[in-house]
Amino acid sequence: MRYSEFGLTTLKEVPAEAEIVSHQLMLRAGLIRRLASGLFTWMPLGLRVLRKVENIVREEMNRAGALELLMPAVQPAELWQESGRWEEYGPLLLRMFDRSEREYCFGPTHEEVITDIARRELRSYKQLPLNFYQIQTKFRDEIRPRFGIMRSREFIMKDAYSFDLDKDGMRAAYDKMHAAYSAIFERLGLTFRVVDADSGEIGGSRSQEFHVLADSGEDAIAYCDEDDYASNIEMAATEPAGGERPAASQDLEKIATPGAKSITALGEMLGIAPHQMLKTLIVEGDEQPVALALRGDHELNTVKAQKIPGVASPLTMADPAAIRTVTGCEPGFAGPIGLDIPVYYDHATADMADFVCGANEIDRHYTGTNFERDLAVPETVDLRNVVEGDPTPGGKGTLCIARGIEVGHIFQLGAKYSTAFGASVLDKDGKDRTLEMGCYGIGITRIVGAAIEQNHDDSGIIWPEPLTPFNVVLVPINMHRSDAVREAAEALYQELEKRGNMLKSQRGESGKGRA
RNA sequence: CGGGGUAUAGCUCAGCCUGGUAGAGCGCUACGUUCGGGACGUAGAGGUCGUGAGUUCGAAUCUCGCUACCCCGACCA
Repeated sequence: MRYSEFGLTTLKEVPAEAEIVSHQLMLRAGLIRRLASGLFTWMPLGLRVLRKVENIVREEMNRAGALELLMPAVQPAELWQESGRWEEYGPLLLRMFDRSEREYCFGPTHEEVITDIARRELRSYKQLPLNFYQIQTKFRDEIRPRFGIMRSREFIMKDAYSFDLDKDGMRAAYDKMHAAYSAIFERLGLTFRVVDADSGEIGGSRSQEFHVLADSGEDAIAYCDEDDYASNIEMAATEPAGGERPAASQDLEKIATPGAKSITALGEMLGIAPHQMLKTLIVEGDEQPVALALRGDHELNTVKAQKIPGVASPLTMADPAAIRTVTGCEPGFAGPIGLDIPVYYDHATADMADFVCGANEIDRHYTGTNFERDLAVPETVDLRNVVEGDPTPGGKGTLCIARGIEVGHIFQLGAKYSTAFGASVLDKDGKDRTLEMGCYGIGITRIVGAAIEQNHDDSGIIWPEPLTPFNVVLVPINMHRSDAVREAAEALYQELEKRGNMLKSQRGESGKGRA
């Protein structure tokens, strides 16, 4: 390809719309152009990279024995009603009507369609195991698209779905995908980590995410190099504190703390550290509000909190009116003493002594609070996000926290969809068996962004070799006044062109250097 | 959806407060110079100032509505 024939436009200045480097560089290098919020055109240069990612993914999926097919992007509403997700998925699902008023959605994922295929096509255990995949455009009407290609509304995903006769088969299929995914990210030349994850909306039991490590990542992951532990911070468990609780040394005292509604404000006013305070959060519950108590320096983990019986899911902070009813005072001064609703204490609160907490009275806190004497000894639960230095669940190491970009997610689904759709086969004994499924996604478009986040410097993108749009850039110097240079460059160009993947810049003509 | 912000040339922005002439740099076009480390000169093209109303003799500028985009929160490959 000659530069002069490639129609590349680049930008010197950083477009105002771009926040993170990958987005900025993709716009500047002319890889993508924005059409509307969360919608992008892949320009020729960018598409070359995208196709390379796609091909590597395709090759490894094929190698793992998966079968490529292509499902429609537009799906009838009935299928989604059958799985119950027409309601569940909410506004994320882009819905539309055809000319005869039949309702459809633009597929955000394809469990429904593939399970429909499975129930129609699969009759016998002899057809199993099977793993179908596609590389296709999805649409999710994200609440807030951002970071360019990283969280766009339309994007390309590789999604695979495995079908097995039993749980063991499903686990084997899952392990195979785990291995294939690792091979893919290794071939792509990316630094990544596999972490335990919450299976969320899609459902099922076990699930793991593949994260490309990058400071701009939207997810926090906790890992430990000493014992192989790695988990999304949403899921990383903390254990009950092992230590003894120190004896009370101070008296319980109610003090004036005017306007100190936050841990930081209170800390400054009293000159004490956040870990000596107890924060009490009031959240909505199924029947009545519920209080969650954490050490002041710890952060509430919403995924963990909403799994507690009686806590409303999705987790919602109680509104000021509800807080007033429950505590009898303005938000900011809630505390467990005298509180007449269920209180759940985080594990880490168990060995706190002489701590500060709200007094359920405006502008008042207690100091010198102690369990046993002032409060019942708490039954503790896991409520908080892990922090750097926490012990791993095995107890052998300590946790590090890193940021990651989720580029892959694998799930053991079980029979959630096959049951809903009646997808079953006959086994050896002629008995009807509901299929065990797994599903496996890779964000193809997101990988391009993630690769740039991880590989760039001040002068631009440094592609991992397998992703380069061009492998060789030929820059003839002074070609316009040396026939020898022209001929040699031309010969070299012809030779390289045969092998593909090269860009020739005619310097006298274009004046451009870096491609 | 709640909170905050922005909208003027292809890109980055100034002009708006204090109404009257549409600006800069980069990019683009032409010509010339330069050509071993991201060039330079000269000339030029390019804008219904997001959109609709209002105020005014007169609106990019003041007022109101609408739309789009961006940032902070819930969601996810």
